[in-house]
Amino acid sequence: MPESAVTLKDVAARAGVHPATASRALNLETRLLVSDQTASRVLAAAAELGYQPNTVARSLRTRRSHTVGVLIPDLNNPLFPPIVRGLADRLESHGYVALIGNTDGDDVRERRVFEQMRARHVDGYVLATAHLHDPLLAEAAQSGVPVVLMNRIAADDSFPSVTVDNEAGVRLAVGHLVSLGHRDIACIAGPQDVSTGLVRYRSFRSAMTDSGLEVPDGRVAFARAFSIAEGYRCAREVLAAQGGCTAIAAGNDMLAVGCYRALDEAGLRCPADISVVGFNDMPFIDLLRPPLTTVAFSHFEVGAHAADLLIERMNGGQGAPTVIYVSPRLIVRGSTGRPS
Amino acid sequence: MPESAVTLKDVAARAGVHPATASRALNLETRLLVSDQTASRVLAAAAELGYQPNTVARSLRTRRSHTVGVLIPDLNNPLFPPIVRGLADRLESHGYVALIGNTDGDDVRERRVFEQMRARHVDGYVLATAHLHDPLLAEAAQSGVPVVLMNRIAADDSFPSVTVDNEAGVRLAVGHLVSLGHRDIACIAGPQDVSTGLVRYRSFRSAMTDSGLEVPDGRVAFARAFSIAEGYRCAREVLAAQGGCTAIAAGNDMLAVGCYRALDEAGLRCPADISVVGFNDMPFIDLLRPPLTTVAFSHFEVGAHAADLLIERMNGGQGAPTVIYVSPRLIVRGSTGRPS
DNA sequence: TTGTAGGCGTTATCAC
DNA sequence: GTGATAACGCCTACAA
Repeated sequence: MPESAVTLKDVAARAGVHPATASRALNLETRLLVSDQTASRVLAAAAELGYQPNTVARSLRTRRSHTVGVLIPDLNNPLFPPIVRGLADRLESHGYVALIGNTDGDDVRERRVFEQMRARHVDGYVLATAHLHDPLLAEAAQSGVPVVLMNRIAADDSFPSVTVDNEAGVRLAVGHLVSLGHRDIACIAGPQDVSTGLVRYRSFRSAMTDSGLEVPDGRVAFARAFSIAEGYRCAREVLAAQGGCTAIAAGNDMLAVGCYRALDEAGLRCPADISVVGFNDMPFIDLLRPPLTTVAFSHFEVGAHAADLLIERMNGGQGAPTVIYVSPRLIVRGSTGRPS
Repeated sequence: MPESAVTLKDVAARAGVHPATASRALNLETRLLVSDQTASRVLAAAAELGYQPNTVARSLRTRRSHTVGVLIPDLNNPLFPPIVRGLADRLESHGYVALIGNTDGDDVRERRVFEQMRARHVDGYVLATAHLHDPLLAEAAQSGVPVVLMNRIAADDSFPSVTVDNEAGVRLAVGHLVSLGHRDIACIAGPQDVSTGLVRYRSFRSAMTDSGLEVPDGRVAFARAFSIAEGYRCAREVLAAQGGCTAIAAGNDMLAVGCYRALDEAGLRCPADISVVGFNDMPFIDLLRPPLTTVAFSHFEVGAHAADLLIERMNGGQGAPTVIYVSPRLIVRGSTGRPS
């Protein structure tokens, strides 16, 4: 019984009406144009035949694919799966499906994936890859297709975006270290060409200033990527600097993990000798030894909010771009303690 | 310059040919039906206008969406991101795009996602969720759409499938423990209604037998899910049993992580008191303390092979279903040692 | 309230 | 080798 062949015409025939009438009865927005009696007859016929509207034909006609393009750096980064789930689940409940594209931080690949999605006529984009000044942003904006940024914001807030409140998060982290008695706090900053890296670094400086603490030269190292390897490299750099430190605030959890390795190698114990605090509360980060103290936020919510913003735009919403800041909270685990 | 409006008709007009001819020139398989001269004229026109074929219209006409439905339990399970990447990358290079659906192990949700994908006219399915006797399998087979199983096999090998060689993997794990001198080895088996759980458990028993070792009652616990919580519960069960054990072979890494917690609570050290070996070599599992000894395989390859098998079927390949076994290897880390 | 007709952009099947 | 025509399945003015 090849029910894949059941078409609107079949339903109409069975209900004894014209295909156009069947179409109206089947679509919620046009159902009121049809008498209740025939509507229910059509619905019954559709159910009996197991009718499934052909989304391809519908897309061609309505010019809406009910498809969304999602660009992320790498699904293997543990931060993204929960975000993507929040996004996809929310989109799904509104009849959309997400096409996930990995860019690996490669501009060429990013461009290719983007074009491919355009060819598939996605109704909107969610970009989690955007650098602060990404040429793709202008192009996306010009294409007339709605765009939402996720886990990133543009330099000028010109796009609807969802991100954790990085400044508040860093304040929590630094505040925690200060309250434990730390005064010599180092920072391993993420890449400065993405908003998370830049904002967290700036927030670190201002949080330190507000606490009346100095940040002498050599107390900050800049990672070229949010990776374990870079965290390791930067931690060594910071540890080797003049003056020393009693705590490290890392730009994210991956960098913090790199710190662990550097501390191990240097024969320093955490938190007895040096405290470490991360950012993101990645899945499974609590299984490390010591379990990482870090700034947490709901990854799922970031994705879900991004979906909401995009859906609003795809439904024709105009107005000024909304920027949603998800609230962070500090999770104190075993990697932070009083300075010795 | 709304290049989104560039259609085949425009290209044809600019090249001074009929749309049908332009279509032939643009498609590789029909290009030879057209004179070289006009072909190049059409190609030039297309390039100048920035023509992008409308995939939706093409799908409607050709009845091929170049879209693949992928069902997995949960993207948050760290095993899946690398597998999905292998799959998606390979599919992408053949012009296909993957729709990822999470089922959360829920049959109702699984069914819904499956239907949704059918409505979108996917050209094939990759199922990583299939229970040993999943009604969905029969239905999928009957629908005439190619299906490939991933990280699972069906009870009767009736579907093309890709999985790690579980039996070989378990042999490596047990062999390693035996060679260290362990004789009292417990097993925390995964769910017995999925092939990984069942095959690994059976392989454990036969590997023990082949080594001349007994598996007395109470030495095996059955997890109801591949989760940390279930690993914890089962580990407590096994530790409480008569006779005790000096090593635990876990059905996968998640269960092994649960063991860690149970050992911690019981005041037992790993590996000094009890060795633990896992399966899968999940990302970041090497960061645990102690780093987990486990059976590894290329997750990426599993996904890539699944893509290959599916592409072959989607291209009309018939023949008997191929079952690909990816080779495992043992990674010895810090969680295994000689019995005390 | 329902039927009619046309077209979304593409490709397949005819003719020429 | 190329052009004309129809059709994939659906939706939506417009007419009745």
